[in-house]
Amino acid sequence: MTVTKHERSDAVANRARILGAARQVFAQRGMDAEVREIAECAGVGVGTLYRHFANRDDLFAALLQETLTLAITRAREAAQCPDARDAVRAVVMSMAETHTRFGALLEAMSDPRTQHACPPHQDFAELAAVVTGIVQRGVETGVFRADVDVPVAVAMMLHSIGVFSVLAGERTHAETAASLTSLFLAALGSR
Amino acid sequence: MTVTKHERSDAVANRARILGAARQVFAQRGMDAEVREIAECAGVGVGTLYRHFANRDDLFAALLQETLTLAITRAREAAQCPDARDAVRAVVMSMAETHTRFGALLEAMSDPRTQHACPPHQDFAELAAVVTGIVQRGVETGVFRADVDVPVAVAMMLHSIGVFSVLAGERTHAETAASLTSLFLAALGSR
DNA sequence: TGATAATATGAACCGGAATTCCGGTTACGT
DNA sequence: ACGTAACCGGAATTCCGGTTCATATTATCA
Repeated sequence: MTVTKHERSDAVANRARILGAARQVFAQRGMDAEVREIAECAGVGVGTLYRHFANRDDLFAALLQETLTLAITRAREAAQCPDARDAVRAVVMSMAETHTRFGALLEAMSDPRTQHACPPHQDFAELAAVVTGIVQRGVETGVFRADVDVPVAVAMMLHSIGVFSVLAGERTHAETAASLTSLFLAALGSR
Repeated sequence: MTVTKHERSDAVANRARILGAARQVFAQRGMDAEVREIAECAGVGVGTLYRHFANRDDLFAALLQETLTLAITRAREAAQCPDARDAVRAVVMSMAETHTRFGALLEAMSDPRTQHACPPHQDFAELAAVVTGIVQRGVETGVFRADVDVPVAVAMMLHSIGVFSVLAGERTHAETAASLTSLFLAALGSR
């Protein structure tokens, strides 16, 4: 007997389509997108959605997790840059991309409810930690001003993700990212 | 006959208490505070609340309106400062204070639903316009770098209100505001 | 191809929060 | 003091969106 333990292929496909639809609908409607709409957008009944995810929050968390994990990875890569300025540039680019992928991120970050949902909260902290490391190193290296208030600077940088959605109509994320980068670098005292 | 058209004094008082309670509860529970709790906190039945405000959104809008109107006034005052740097300082202080008064502001600003509710949206735009004016003037005066991307800078500044809630546990708003101010000034190229 | 277990579907269900409604209360002019 | 229109309270109702579940469908394997 083939021990294939395989999930049925359609099930696998549906799971993927649901995740994709959820990402899209959450991006469009914000954190309180409706389950029905997600299912419909995925071309699937709600029941199917619930076969794959225990509940709405679970689905949201899966998405958030996935997004944050990627963002953290990117940030860690950025942190490799020998010059802290390059690291900052890379992080902002990555943030822009992340926001494109999953627009509800900012909302999730500032939402008190999410802030205590255990697994995502860990990741928020981790992301902040990585960015903090970058800025810190810049300060120690003398690349950034010695008197920047690191926690505030990091918080400011992470929050500015919101800028992308505000200016989304008028510019490409890449343009916005470029301007933001130079603002941050100036703020940090890099010349 | 006295044409006094006076509202009954208790009605006037209740309206005020409801607004006060709403401000308090929205600040504490965020945008999804419950109508019952607001009524209870005001020492009033829900029916009374609904006599004064058509619905929950209407109440929220009234509060938001009030808050934004004040913020705009403050920003206009700040704009009077001859030196754009002082104007920026004043605006950030005012933002901190506003956030203390009405913590749901940020949430409202980034919420796509609110973004199209007509009257508040006007005010968001107006606030942004005033701040834009300040930065613009700084650039023209040569106080700020000539190459700052003004819209992005303004968006960044307005969005950074969120920083206050993130760091609320660890610092006073005044401390955070001070750090933010120097970051902004540096970002804008003031030396 | 047929059997079967996994999967899909969506109408019905449920809980909780917003809103309504109407009998009781009260401020205010006379 | 009285009459009355405006106001208040909060139980009852409506509304809305997440979740369940009985039934229909289908991938997979022998």
